[in-house]
Amino acid sequence: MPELPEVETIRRGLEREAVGKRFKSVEVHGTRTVRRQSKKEFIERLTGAKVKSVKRRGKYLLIDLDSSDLLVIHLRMSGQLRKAVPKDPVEKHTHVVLTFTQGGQLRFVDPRTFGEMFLTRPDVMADEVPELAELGMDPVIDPIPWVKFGTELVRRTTKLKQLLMDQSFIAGIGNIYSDEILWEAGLRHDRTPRSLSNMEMRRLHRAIVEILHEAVKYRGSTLADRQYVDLAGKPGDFAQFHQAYDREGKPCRRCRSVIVREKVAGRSSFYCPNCQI
DNA sequence: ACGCCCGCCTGTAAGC
DNA sequence: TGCTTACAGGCGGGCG
Repeated sequence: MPELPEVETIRRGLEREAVGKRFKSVEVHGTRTVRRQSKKEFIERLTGAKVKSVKRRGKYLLIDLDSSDLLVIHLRMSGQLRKAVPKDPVEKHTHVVLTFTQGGQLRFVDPRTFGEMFLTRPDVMADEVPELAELGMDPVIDPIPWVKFGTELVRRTTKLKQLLMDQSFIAGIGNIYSDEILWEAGLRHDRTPRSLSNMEMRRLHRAIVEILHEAVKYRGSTLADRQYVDLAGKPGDFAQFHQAYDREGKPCRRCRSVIVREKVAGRSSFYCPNCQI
């Protein structure tokens, strides 16, 4: 579910809701969400720790604690973080409940249980979590320099859609935003980086930056299934601006051709067969 | 080394 | 209506 814009929206919410607060108690249900370490260790290490800051790399949330631990959260397909108070009814699929000494709670709700939470430390992170250490550039954290983008791009051999979703290239792009970026850039999903003209490379660079920033501005994309909502349970507003994703059979807003849907590497992909070249 | 497909799960919607 | 099947925003592992 959540890609960079949705995770960034949650990060900003956590910055307001959690920084400076201390975990009074930690509840873990089931065996799926906390799976890299024992529940016992997770609960013991997290209880009593205070949140110093909330960061993000790609789709990972990184919560810095005063215990020098890092609480890492990845929502995968269906994970949600929800703000609550103890008397709120416990929603189905609530796997972790964090209660602050100040009274409020954070709840991790995840029907498909692909999401996870674990503790690591900055000094051992590269060993314990190699996928985190290998994340690529994140255009919302730091501007991607054009020259670096260009040299990195032509070094790759993967087709554009796959490449955009490769977290070691640009961190945070998934199926929705790869389609939106390619539409914006006017490029077909199966183009190879080396086939791009200089102008096309610049259009791709600009589309990555623009689409992700616009989507953050509108607090992410919530589709009909409402799987993504923010901390307060509020949907994002960016789906109304989608030009390609989930628009099969509808007219392209640039050239009026019909948007098509195609399986690309096992994923549904949407594009305009006329103006994406 | 790389690309592709599966599996991990549950919920929902489409298809028969 | 009810049963079955396909599919869903991610990602790692195993395969050829």
